[in-house]
Amino acid sequence: MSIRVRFAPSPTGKVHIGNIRTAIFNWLYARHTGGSFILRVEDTDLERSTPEAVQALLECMQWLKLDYDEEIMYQSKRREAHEAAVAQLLADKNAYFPPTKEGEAVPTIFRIPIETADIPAIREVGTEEIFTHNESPVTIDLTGLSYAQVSRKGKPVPQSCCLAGVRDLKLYDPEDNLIFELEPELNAILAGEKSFVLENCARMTFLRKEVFFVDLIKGEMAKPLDSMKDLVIVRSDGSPVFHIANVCDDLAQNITHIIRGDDHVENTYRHILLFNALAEKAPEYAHMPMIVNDAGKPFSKRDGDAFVGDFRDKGFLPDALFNYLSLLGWSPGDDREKMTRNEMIEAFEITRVKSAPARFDAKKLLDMNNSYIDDLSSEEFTAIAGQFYDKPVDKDAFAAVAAAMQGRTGVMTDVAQWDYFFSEELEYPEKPFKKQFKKPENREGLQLLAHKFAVSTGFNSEDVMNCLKNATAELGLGEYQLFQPLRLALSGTGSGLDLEEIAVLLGQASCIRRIENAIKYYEENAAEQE
RNA sequence: GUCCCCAUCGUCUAGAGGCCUAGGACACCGGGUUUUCAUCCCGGCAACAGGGGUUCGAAUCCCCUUGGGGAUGCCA
Repeated sequence: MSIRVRFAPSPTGKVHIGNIRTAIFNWLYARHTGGSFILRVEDTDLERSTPEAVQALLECMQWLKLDYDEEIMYQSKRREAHEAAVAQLLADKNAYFPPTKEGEAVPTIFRIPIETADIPAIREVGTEEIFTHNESPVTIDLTGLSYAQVSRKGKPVPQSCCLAGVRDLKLYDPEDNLIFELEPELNAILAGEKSFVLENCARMTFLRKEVFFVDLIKGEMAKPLDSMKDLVIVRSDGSPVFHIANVCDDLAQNITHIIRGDDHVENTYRHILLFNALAEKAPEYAHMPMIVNDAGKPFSKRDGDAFVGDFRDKGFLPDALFNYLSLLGWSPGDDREKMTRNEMIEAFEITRVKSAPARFDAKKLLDMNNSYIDDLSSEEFTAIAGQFYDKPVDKDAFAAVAAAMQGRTGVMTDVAQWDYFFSEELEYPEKPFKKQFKKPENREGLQLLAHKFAVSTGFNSEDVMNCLKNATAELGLGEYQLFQPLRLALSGTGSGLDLEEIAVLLGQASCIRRIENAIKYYEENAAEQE
């Protein structure tokens, strides 16, 4: 049977990077194995799901080139199937209605299976003994058992669990007399005919069972049934909850492997039982480590940087983000980091995914983005740069600037600083500007330079450097003395391209004007403040 | 509280009992190239959380401690 995986987000807001990484891993797994990658929109939470969020999700996936197979399944349209599944569970006595007060609406509850002989995912562990707080009553009804453990300080600590978790339950009083046995009463309890409140119970024993599965990433996982509770699958307003909808749809779509975040492992123990009650067997599971923030804490809404759209807006390339995210919790096993899609697809092994949480490192992403930008063709780069520069400028001039600036662009938003190439209205940084222009010999040097520029015939980079050299030599200035003043005069910044590149890009006339403007500006403004 | 899981440089990671004097990348620091800025190149710093076992031999297997995360919803 061919492999089928799915990405099943809830469209309740912006798409988070942790979320999209789940999509990435599912996608890589599907493409690596030649299986299908299916998108299911879990929009059953009508309060919080919005069409805008669905749209944003689709855009993010498209931006990252995460193409999916088959039609999108919208969970909200599957209500009937979910209800049918619930009906089946009810008919099979795998679900029940809890006792409620008169007139109160009733939810439907899935019962953790009592009889487990036919369930391969459940195994017996052995007899367990728990000491209970004898001042807190033990209560037993069809919804389960509740009792109180004894804390280290002797205080009661309330606990509750499903009936399935405590087969062969026996209760003892402080004198160790048997005061209750579950088995003889079980059927009556399950039928809702009997319930018990037992006082003065000091100790209980039962047969412990556990659900287990082999996680593709984390290895064998197990959880005792006595730490589980029966779960609500239909709210009292009649709407099915996540658990049943999710399992039901995975079944309907023949999902073979469920790759999802670590925060779902607890659900998996329950979902496996749901699968078992509804069909023959559960799919394979793989739980990926969470992504945590700089401080090692889970990303919260406050870490504004964590939405996929923000990375796009901040000038990151989709391929760079994709590559970086794929490396969070996974590596190909050799020293490769920067990889093409195809290389990643080929190298991707789900079993190589780590199970410890990974910290998001913005600097490494930046480095990778820088490198991906360098690899763009200049046509591609110019096109993308154009999307980040919204002022109307000459196309050819823009392309020339882009070609020159590509190697120095770390994030696409850097292009916002290109204004000085296209406008002669510069804002000079106060301190360095004053420092450079205060010296009369610097201003004199620039003046001379402007003259030399004016008579330059070719105005290529060699000419520019010659003018600069001659001007400083004639005035007996230091070799580099005019570099910074000229840089400031031309660009209004102290860094950027090679000086002669800037000059050539700007052109002869503009360079001369800019020098004059700068000197004039100094004389009119900064000079007065001396 | 209880249950589940996790643990290698600051960060992402390599590591399947001897290939480990623990490798790579980012960050950081130093040097070189560049007549300016940035790139680039070279070099350096830097880790097996702690304690017990098992073994001829442990980063690797087991146990405990500590630290971290997740779950404990009529959210998904």
